[in-house]
Amino acid sequence: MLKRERQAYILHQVNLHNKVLSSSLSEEISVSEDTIRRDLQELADEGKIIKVHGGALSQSFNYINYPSSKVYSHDHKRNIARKVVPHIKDGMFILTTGGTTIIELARILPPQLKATFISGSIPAVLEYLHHPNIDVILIGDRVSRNSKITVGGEAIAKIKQLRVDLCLMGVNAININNGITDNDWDIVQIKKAMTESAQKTICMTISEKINSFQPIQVCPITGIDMLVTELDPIDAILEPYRQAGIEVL
Amino acid sequence: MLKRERQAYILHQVNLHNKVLSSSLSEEISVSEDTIRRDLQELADEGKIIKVHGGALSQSFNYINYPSSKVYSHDHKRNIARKVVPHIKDGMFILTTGGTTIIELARILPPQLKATFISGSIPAVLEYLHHPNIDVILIGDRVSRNSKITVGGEAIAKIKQLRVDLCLMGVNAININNGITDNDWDIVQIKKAMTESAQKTICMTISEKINSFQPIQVCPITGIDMLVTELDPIDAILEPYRQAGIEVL
DNA sequence: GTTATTTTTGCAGGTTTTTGCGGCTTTAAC
DNA sequence: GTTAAAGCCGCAAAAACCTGCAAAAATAAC
Repeated sequence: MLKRERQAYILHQVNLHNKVLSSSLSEEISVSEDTIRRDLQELADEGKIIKVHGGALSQSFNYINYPSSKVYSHDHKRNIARKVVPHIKDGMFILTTGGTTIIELARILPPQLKATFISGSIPAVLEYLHHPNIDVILIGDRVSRNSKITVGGEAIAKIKQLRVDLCLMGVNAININNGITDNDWDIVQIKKAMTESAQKTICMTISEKINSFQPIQVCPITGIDMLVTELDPIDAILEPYRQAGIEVL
Repeated sequence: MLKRERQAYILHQVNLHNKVLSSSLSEEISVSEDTIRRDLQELADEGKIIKVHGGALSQSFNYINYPSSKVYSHDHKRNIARKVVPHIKDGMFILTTGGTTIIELARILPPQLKATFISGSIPAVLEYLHHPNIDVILIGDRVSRNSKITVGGEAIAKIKQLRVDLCLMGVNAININNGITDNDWDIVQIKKAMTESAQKTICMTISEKINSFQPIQVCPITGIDMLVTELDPIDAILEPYRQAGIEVL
């Protein structure tokens, strides 16, 4: 295979799948990974793709990439996401907030899952769109600049019209007395509406945030059904939450 | 075998297989590789094939994988965007569709502009968010996977509630008889609602799309107020549109 | 048919490109 | 932390390329 031919093939693959791995390309084309790396480097120099550790990403403007390395406690968050996946079943309607833990979950959803995800978070929605069998509903309203999530009365009204199976919530602070709390008025309103419109609410948080609090309450501790952290479920710090009747895992 | 004959054979092989190797050609025709190289070089100079290290590729192969028109019309699109900017004033409410021309416009908006942009296009919204003084409203509904734009009844209903100053529309096809046309049912419905909710509609399109048409109509030619292309406004191809009372620039 | 002229071809050399590999460092995953 | 994967650097072999040149072939002229 000619070099240019190979690079054209790679470019095609990148644009098709939004990402490629050096290892799998090397196997597909039967050349060494070094060669693939050099090709990716050249294509990246020409601005046609974005080179990352292990492969490359498409240059396309609508792909938001959160380099995993920059996400705080990335490993913990992926652990959390893995625990949540089994609770998402075919046919479900699911409301989700934004946040890096939710993004992590979106990335590891099994490809064959058929469900409807409803969210106001643009980064989350873009991740859901990568899954061919997932229907994605975007909740509209004013877009908050830093969190890239829609907030406001329209969004809340829309959420209140729903009655979904599950709410997946990324949590900023949680403790026994104050329940779930946050520090952004608009986002709290959205989260509040989401828990109220869902039959079941799963909270996802890294253990650092356990037993902390913020000024505005989303809901009391009784308002949630399941709490997922990266810790072992029998960890002592989680005991009070089990006592409060929350399923912990 | 004569030189002419040989080159004709090579050209045929290139067009048949999309690529040839100097080595295998040399063997097939029983001439030295140097001769093959010289032939390939000549054919390349005539623009009939593309010479690469080790052989040659067909022209069409190159077009498919490296759309040269991409960067070509990219400049056109930025030109168009530049012409539109002066028509966007402080305090305006503006509905926009998606599309690369719109993205280009979003990127060059002056930083001090204070306006409200309303759109269902996720890529466009992400661009608007980069501007600190622009309020961004996202129109919610089901997200179309390919175009990353929200479509459906909810979105249309929301747009119809609005009465904005300006609609900026990326156009897929336009001609005098059929007006603005497109090929995606859902997106046509959205565009239709947008023009109806705006006091003024500006259409943006590269000249390639002028005098073409698609199966579904967005609005007749009288439905738009301004047409912006990369061409000089006095270009003959635009004359009919001026005659129809559209401001052309 | 012969000769002169031009074109084409193959080859010898030296140069450049491409590729894979070993050793070592950096990055990411757990 | 530890461990595995990916990346980087330099090197060397193979392949492809280029240049100039002379033999061979085609063409033109007489």
